[in-house]
Amino acid sequence: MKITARADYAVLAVFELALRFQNGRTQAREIAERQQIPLRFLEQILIQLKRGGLVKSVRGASGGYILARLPASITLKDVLEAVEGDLSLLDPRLNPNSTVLRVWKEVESEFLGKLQSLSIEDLVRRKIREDKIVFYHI
Amino acid sequence: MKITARADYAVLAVFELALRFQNGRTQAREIAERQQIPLRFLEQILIQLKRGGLVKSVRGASGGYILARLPASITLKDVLEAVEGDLSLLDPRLNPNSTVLRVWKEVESEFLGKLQSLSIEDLVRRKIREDKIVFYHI
DNA sequence: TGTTAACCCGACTATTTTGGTAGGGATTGT
DNA sequence: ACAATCCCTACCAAAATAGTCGGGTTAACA
Repeated sequence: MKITARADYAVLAVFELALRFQNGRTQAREIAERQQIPLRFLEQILIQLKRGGLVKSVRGASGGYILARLPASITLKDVLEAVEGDLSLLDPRLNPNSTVLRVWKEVESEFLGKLQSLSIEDLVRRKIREDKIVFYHI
Repeated sequence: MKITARADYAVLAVFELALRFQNGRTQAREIAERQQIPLRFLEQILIQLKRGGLVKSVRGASGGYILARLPASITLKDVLEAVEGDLSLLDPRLNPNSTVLRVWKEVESEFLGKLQSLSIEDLVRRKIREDKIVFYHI
């Protein structure tokens, strides 16, 4: 029941790409440095995000990545699904007890609903707000 | 992000004990048979539930287990905490990015809130309701 | 009081998942 | 051409998971 490093990194990467969405493409190396993610691992994750349709890439020298969709249209659920596949809480090999199964399904749908309600744009807005608060406090 | 077999079994065990709460103690063997849980594994889980204060045991021949508290006062969160320890979604080794961290915390508290809102008594009530529906359909 | 059926405890083990790394190929700007 | 970047497959060590095992402790009961 823990968020994996992979999932966390994926969110950080998409978040970073959203912050720099205006500036055009951003290179994996830069994301890795800014968010403290091992570069070779990040590359794997970016490929998954690309296959999931969240990110576009440009190859070759001065290549890089850019979001394939607007930050407002990308949810945490999208990002997690891209890197983790199926997000269902229950292992399908488990538990055919119908009462308990239904309850788990209910917990799951609540959880997925929450993930879907949070867009990357929300995160960017929060960051801007947090930065402002820091500014006022200086 | 999957529920472990251990956690699932723990819920099933407590659920089964709630169903038989009136009848006094129930033996591990019986729980194992009814809920299809490997007996020796279930024993480990019952010990954890006992240490978590959810279950009482009686040793010796014709011993067994019984809930230590009323089903209404035991939540899914209690059960999971007893067997999994800390339920926080985020690995503490991870991610010091404050914006993303805050969002994960929000998801986490939503999730834990849901788990806390569901009591074992709720499950029992649901089962009774489901059984009734089956009855009407016969 | 001896046997037996239960719970209790610590250690062990096989398998799967996680969190990367490595090598090298493909693509493109300069 | 060459250097930088992305892409793909394969590999690997460590950790977590899902049990198993041996044997000890406790209590009912004959």
